[in-house]
Amino acid sequence: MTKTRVLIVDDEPNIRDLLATSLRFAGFDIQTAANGTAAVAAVTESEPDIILLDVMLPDMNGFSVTKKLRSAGIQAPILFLTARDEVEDKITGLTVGGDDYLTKPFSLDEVVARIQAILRRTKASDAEPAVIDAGPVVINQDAHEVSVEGTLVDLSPTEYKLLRFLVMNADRVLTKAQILDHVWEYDFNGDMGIVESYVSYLRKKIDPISSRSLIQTKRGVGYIYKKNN
Amino acid sequence: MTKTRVLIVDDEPNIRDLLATSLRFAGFDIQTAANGTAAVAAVTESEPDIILLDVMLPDMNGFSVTKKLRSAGIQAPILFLTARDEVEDKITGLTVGGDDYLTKPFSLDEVVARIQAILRRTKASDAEPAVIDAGPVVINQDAHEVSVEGTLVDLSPTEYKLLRFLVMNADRVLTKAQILDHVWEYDFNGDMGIVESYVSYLRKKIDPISSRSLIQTKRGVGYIYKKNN
DNA sequence: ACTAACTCTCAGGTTTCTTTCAGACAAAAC
DNA sequence: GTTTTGTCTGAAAGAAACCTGAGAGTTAGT
Repeated sequence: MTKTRVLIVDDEPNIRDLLATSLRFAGFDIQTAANGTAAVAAVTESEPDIILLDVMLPDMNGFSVTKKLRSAGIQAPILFLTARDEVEDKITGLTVGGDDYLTKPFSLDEVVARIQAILRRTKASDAEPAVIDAGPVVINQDAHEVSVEGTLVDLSPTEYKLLRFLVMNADRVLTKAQILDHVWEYDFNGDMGIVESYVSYLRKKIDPISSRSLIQTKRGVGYIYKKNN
Repeated sequence: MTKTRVLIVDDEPNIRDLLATSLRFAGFDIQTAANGTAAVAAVTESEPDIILLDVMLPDMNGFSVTKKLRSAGIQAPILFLTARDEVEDKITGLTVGGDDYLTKPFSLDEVVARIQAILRRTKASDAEPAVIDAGPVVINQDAHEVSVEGTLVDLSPTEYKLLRFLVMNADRVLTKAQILDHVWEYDFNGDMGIVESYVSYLRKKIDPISSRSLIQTKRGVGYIYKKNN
């Protein structure tokens, strides 16, 4: 099995680098382009399996790029990236055919999750499964449901993302900085106290169900979710 | 079982792409043609199982194309696509046999449903069943009837389409954007508030019948219909 | 032509979520 | 044993998401 190829198209170098680094680390084969023309050129060289496309590019908008790509025979699914205020009006018709969209600012973990979801829908083969089974905690990403030792727990969006991140990195300590960087939007401007708060919320919801403490504190380092005790 | 082959004939590239993308994703094998001549040429290459035919083409109208296709020995059923105002007089007489028609603008979910209905009538083999049985909700697509735990409920056209879309994607969260893109006509220009409204209407009709809440809100994500509780 | 049904928008009300902060608590260091 | 450092958690303000009723406009049916 070869790596999944991702083409990132965004004119802001910061975003491009952030995505490139993060996705490369997540195991993808990355290619980048700063504008529509470069994107069209890039796909002919090496066909990507999925495309991350900013809808506001300097030379042409996302739709023109999409059109050009499609007429060039590229059928790779597209994850559109849009600013929060240009949603609504510009989005209609985008979530067809496996495509999806994500509003900026996004969290890195969410980008990876969305890419996996799209791959799951479009090329069922080498994709992560929708259900993450990690000991007592089972996360069904299709239904957005979490169960602990069989019983469903109701989580807020952030709680859900945090737990998913912990569980996907089971048996590995994660620092608060890492958690902040992956679970919160990239422009988040607060301090790491919020991670403590959310870990506390999570524990209050999931610990009473389980017989042991699922999220452990590694003082001075961070937190860890342990599959087996 | 091999994929059902669909030939799409429409001169507007946008519509063609939209249909192609959507139907490809729905599992069909797609071929396209931009005019009558190309359509006639296309069917000889690879005989489609069904044809989507715009009745207003630049080179010839739907009658001529149909005639040419039929005299070329093509017996695939045709789903005619027509603008809302050119209906009635022009269509009558066209929809013989297993044929049917759909007015533009249509919703993507409706296109798929119509195709399935035609396949069901013509080549009973590899077609989706007419009755969707998803736990408490049962939808009979032939009769256009919906029952919840045995009792019939009376739904408006949009309510019906929305519920069908939710039920066909049971146990999977659907975003408001996805719902809008699939259930509403492709030229719909409003915001996602309308999805909220219709979910509210649906709930008011089906929740009192069932003992549990059938359409659940996944805050920050979308809605989900769950087969089993 | 009239009535009923349906679609869509909007705004007020409600619930839930996010974030911050301060004080309580716990562990390690000295 | 006391201090220091790091972590936990409850309270609260404000923001965001969602629900729903009312009404205007349209379409369909009688």
